[in-house]
Amino acid sequence: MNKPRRAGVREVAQLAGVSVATVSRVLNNPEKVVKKTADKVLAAADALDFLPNNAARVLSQHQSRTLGIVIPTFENPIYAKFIDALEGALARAHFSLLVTTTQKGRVTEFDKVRELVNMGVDAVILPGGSHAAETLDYLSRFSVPVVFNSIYLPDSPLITVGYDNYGLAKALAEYLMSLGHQRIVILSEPLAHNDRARLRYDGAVAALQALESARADREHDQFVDVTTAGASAAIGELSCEAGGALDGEGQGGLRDGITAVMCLNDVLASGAMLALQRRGIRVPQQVSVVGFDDLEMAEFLNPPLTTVDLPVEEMGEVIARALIRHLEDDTPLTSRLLDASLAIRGSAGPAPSQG
Amino acid sequence: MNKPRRAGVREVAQLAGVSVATVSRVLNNPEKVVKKTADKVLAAADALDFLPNNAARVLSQHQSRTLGIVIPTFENPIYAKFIDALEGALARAHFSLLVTTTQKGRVTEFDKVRELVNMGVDAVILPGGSHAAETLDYLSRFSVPVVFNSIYLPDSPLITVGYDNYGLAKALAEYLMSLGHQRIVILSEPLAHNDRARLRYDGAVAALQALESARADREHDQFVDVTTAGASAAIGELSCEAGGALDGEGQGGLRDGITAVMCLNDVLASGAMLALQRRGIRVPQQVSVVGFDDLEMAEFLNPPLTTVDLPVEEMGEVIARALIRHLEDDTPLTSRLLDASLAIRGSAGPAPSQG
DNA sequence: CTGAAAGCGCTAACAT
DNA sequence: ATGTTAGCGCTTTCAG
Repeated sequence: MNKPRRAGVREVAQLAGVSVATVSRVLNNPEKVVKKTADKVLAAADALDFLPNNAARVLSQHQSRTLGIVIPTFENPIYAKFIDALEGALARAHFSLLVTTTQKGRVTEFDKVRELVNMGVDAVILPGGSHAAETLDYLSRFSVPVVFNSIYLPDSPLITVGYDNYGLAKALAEYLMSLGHQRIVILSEPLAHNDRARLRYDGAVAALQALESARADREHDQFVDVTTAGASAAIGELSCEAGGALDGEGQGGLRDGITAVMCLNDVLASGAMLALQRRGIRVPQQVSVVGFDDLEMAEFLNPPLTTVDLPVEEMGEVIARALIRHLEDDTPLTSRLLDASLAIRGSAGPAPSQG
Repeated sequence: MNKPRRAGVREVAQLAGVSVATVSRVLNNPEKVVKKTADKVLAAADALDFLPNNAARVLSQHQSRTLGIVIPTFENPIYAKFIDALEGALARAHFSLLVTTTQKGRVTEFDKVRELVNMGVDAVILPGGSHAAETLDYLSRFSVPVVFNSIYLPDSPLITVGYDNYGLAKALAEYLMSLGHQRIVILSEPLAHNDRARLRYDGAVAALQALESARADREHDQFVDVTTAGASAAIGELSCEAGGALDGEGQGGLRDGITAVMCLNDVLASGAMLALQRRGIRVPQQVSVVGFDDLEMAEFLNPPLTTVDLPVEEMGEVIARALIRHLEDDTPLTSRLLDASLAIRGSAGPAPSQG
């Protein structure tokens, strides 16, 4: 019982009666070999269950056709659509995507980037534009192309492909103000190390500045984990009777006459809405809620969530195409701003008339 | 300006004044080299920004330390926790995970598995136990170890690591019956090509058989996409006045006196609950709803969702460990049943007293 | 259009 | 404990 070694180009070549070079050609440049020869080779190849060894190919071609991305966690649906689109577009061009997570911060992004580079990825995709200097250094030291997604920084040397977080948040806040809301509180994930959150926050604050109560309201702003639990806790903080009775429809409400909760992403928004309702606070009659992202579930909430519809699929495709072209014919990478728009639904209504 | 070629073992060896073999040793078997030498090598390595070429290492070691998994889509949170745990456990052992999707079925699982094998993964992980024969053939033809997750098939030759979908669904249905429900309808994703759904369905039906109305109720069962939209449409089908007024609390209800909707996963359950409520149907007073999976949001719904708490993190770790040991010292792979239990919360209550 | 041969960068016997 | 050397399996000049 001899070990039935896996067939390689050599075996295929022998069976087909050609040289290994020819085998390699029919695999990579079919146009450079006459059809008849190619057919013989193909026949031999599958008679032998030939499977080209990827490592060997990568080693001699100096490119892995694999890109890498680092996200905080798979648990957040925010990244899902994007990665789905990215992986799809890449796969169509026979590129693979290595997706890694920082385990919600339990391991550093730098470690993950280093792993990716060690694995030999041809390029890296990173969410947002704020990253440890060592990460950026590492990438440039090994000249690995990087594009930063979900953000657009025209004046930065970084290649960014995304939307205008600042402007969209500002527009969303203005929409709330146009509805008559005067006391608006912001619910966001922590701002440190997350420039998208920071930009959204700043955009919202810029608009809200116009309000008399702006300064006071800012002190109520909540920064929590992007989970339903986080949103729920935040609403607890904002409620009149913290820890009080959760029943009794109609009574209660939010501290200091707050009439709108502006959530900087949809996970937070749905969690906030649910928490509000659990406390018997009616949305949008007593308190308006808006989100950001437009997750699939947004329009099925009761009431449907008013939010910002982000072009994440488009972003995935744009980034995939740009990177592929860059790797294949050195087309320079360029930053790109993608359009997004408000999705007005029912969770935000006119501010209740003042007491 | 000479091209500053990336340093390799050779350059490092030269700078450190040792042989390439020694360099390789300090990288892979540090214990086989005296500390002093190792230090010299390490110093040289980072003076030169040395980065071992992964492809070369894979080529000569005949193993990539990369596993692959194929899921339908990233958009379904069901897989998130599992993949997070899997990737985490793998990363700790310096293994990578290549995650690919079938784009919700737009590309076949077989194609994706083939891609993974072409990429040189050392093993593959596949959800469920029902797969195209060609997929299984392919994997065995190239002797790629596979473990099937989220399912446990003791009598199958396949290595499965998961929970008892049938038994848990049965228990859940029994719980509903114990609450006095007599008319229970099942909401599931399509059963074809998804044995987990099939098993859950069969388990539920087995328990429900005891009911007089069992046969009639089965005709109301709904099979839809695992999305909020799918659940919403299903509830539409089940409602008394399809297309009728959505307001007017208290009136209306589900067709034929149905008092409970048993959803075979939480995405469907939350969507169903939301849709029910939108129609003014009270949960659980008028209709009880239960789910399966225990997603993070489950306990924050109003009312909190009664569901089945699945050990997905444990599953990720168990599979990672088993596969790593198998690859490293040939420990045989074995199937394993993981415990799961009902998470009783508020979305299911006593059946309303009969008209 | 096809073949011969020289690597790609690392690891792993085998020697010393 | 360390060095020598022969591959790993494919791609790619360079000839013919």
